[in-house]
Amino acid sequence: MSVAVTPSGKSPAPRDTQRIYSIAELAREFEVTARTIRFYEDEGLIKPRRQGTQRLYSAGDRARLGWILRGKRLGFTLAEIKELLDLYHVDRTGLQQMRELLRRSRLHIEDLERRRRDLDAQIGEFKDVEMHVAAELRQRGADPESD
Amino acid sequence: MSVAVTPSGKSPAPRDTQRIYSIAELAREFEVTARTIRFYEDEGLIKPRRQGTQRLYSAGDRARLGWILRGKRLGFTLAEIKELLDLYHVDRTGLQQMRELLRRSRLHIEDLERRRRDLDAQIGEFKDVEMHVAAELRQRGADPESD
DNA sequence: GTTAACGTTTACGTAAACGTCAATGTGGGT
DNA sequence: ACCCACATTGACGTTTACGTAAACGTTAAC
Repeated sequence: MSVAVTPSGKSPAPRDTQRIYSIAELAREFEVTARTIRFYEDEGLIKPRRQGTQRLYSAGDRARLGWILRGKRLGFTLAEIKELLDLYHVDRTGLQQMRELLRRSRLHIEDLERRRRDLDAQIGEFKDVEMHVAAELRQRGADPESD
Repeated sequence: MSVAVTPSGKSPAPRDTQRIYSIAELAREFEVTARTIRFYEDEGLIKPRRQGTQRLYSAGDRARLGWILRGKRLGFTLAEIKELLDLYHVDRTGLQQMRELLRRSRLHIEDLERRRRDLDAQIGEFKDVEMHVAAELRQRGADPESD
């Protein structure tokens, strides 16, 4: 997919575009195990090239992995992430496919915005807690910033 | 905990404060199964009163369940949610405890804000997709709003 | 008095997402 | 020639969060 291949949305910082990565490199960079990356491949989420039996990851593969992991952090299952990734790889030339893509994108956005409301609510609550506790500490003559 | 017992943060809408709920009522309201609610009890997340063998849920229990489920939607494990809930039930009078509460709250807020960045990034990406696809459809003389 | 709707406990089953061996291969340095 | 770090493919184990079924006890309706 092209989405998120470039974090900022443009100017992919053409440097390193040609680099290839070993599985261990990516594992270190993203703080996952090689087992995890292979597992994602088994599940059809990444398809690195092979040099004989060894896996070679392109910059695109690397970006894709990053995207997968961000999806995970957001609480999506691998199946959902795969669906979203696939959304861009299937034929996008047909009118029906484009409508479908549009529809799914909108649904996904709704989903994300629901999560955002939950998230903002929790952040608000805990900031409240922080404020009140800090105030109480000060009132007792203690410095909230000292451990 | 008092956090989120009142969704808006104040004026708990004192009505219904006395109501009690059956497990089936809560299950319907929150769209989970009774099994799920009992499971949360097994894990120590809720402790409803008992009338003989049956469970009676107070308004507080209900709010607590809502909070748990929101935590789940945010991707926290039950263990993490339990930790957060417990944070408020332990002794909060001592200085050390208050400092600890403050520290944990701040860590949690950082965590939540990290998630928010991920979330905003994804929302941005998908809004981009939406825009581009809609534009392309229009350019082809198709109405993006018709299914 | 029995059917229905609700409740209970106990216990085994399951899907997701890896972890953890085991057995084996491979390329590079000394 | 030997070691070391890194790679591979099974295959079985583990944790989390429930689902599902069995076997049973209330209460209200018909």
